[in-house]
Amino acid sequence: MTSFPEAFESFALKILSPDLSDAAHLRFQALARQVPLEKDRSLDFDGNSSQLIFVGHGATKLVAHASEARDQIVAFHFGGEVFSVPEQDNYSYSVCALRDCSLLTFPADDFLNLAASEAGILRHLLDNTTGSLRRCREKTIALGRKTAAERVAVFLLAMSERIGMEQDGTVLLELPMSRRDIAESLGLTIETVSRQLSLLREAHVIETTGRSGIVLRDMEMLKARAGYLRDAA
Amino acid sequence: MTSFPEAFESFALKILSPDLSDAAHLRFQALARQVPLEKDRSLDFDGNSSQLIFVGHGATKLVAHASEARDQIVAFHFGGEVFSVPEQDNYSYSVCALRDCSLLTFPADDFLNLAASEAGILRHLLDNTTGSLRRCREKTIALGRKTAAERVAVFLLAMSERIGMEQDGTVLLELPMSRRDIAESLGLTIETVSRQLSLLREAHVIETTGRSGIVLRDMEMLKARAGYLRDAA
DNA sequence: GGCCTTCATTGATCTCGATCAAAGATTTGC
DNA sequence: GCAAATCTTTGATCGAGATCAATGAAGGCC
Repeated sequence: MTSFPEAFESFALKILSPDLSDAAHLRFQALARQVPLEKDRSLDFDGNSSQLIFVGHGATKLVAHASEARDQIVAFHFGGEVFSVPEQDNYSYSVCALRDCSLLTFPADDFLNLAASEAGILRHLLDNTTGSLRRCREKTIALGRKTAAERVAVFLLAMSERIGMEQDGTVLLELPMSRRDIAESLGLTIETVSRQLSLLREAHVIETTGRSGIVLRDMEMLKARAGYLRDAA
Repeated sequence: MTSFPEAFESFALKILSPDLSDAAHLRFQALARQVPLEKDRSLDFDGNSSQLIFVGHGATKLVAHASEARDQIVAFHFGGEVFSVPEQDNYSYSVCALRDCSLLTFPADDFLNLAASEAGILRHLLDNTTGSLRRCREKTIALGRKTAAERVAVFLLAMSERIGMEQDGTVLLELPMSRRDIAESLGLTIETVSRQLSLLREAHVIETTGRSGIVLRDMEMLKARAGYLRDAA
């Protein structure tokens, strides 16, 4: 278990400006709450204030609750990432741990007030938010226009970028999320996800080991199945 | 037609800090390109640099092009709004005018460099981006987990918030986008959108006048059909 | 190490929205 | 004001993925 100062330092390194005064540094530290979140536990934000979350280590899902047990996973976040949880509007949101996590949480409005004249910090937050927006838009495209097969391929490619370990031409994935999580992220059912993975396995594009291990054997084929633009990078 | 200085001033009022020096103001102005875009014309950004767009007046759609004539509308933007067009990654993006528009465009990286030490400007951009992210997440939920009927209801409610005109209990909408645009935004077909609007008409929830006019007669019923959380605001 | 719970896979059937097709309405241009 | 083009609506059929159901594989716990 990481100590609070240690956790805060790794956050500061990522978001705060290096030339921030010690006093200001302490004011930010006073806003932070350390939240150890063990696997499958979730943080609900019923209150109406937006939160800023830093994932020290672990992996999380950001879940939106629509009516009657219909959940949509809005985003996954891994160690070292910062993201914001919207305040409750038409949906309520919660952050759930895919593995044991150590999180820091900040009330977003207080944090922004404190950063009001810190251009460097705002710039970091802006870059983070722009990145989240980019990923969210790509998800929108997948959910709006892609087939189940394409969505699963897109998911595997995105995970390979974020948590894949390259090994002589193949990429090893150790997925922290279940089939249900994948399905809830892609707007599909667990059965459809499972069938698509089976098809990829039969086509020798991937191999699976146990529940969480996936080896991406043929990245070119996987990209070809993702429904991307022909001439994309 | 708006003059360039006039268009830039209305942008400055929204995004630049009021206490910005004249010199800095001019440097931002030098980055701006005024683009008059008539209805149905689009701006393609084949180049790989992200752009910042200000909609002076008019209405636009931000379109992502997936493979082979499958387009997904990522967002609509109306007069006075600022948004960013991502650089081309797995998809290419374009901005298309729903009505005659007057736009200002800025290369995002140059703009951010110029704003590097302007906390006020960065804060405005951050708020804008956070708003875009919130809307994009709501769209994700709709595309991932909602039925056609719910998506259309959500669309009408969102439009009523953004461009609706209230009139004794009912809301008048003058939609600048076609059924095709609505369909491409909701991940549906024009036929399905049309059928859902017909159902709402038969249920006396809405009335339609011509192609673009819609009167929301029963907001409560519409909200009930949107698949929101029971106790949402 | 073996039972037991949970998760993943596979199969059969059903359904919502897509697709195909045609008729009706609205706008545009002359 | 009429004709042409375009957009919208409505109807009939089809299909991808959901749902229902059952079997099979992993991992947890005593």
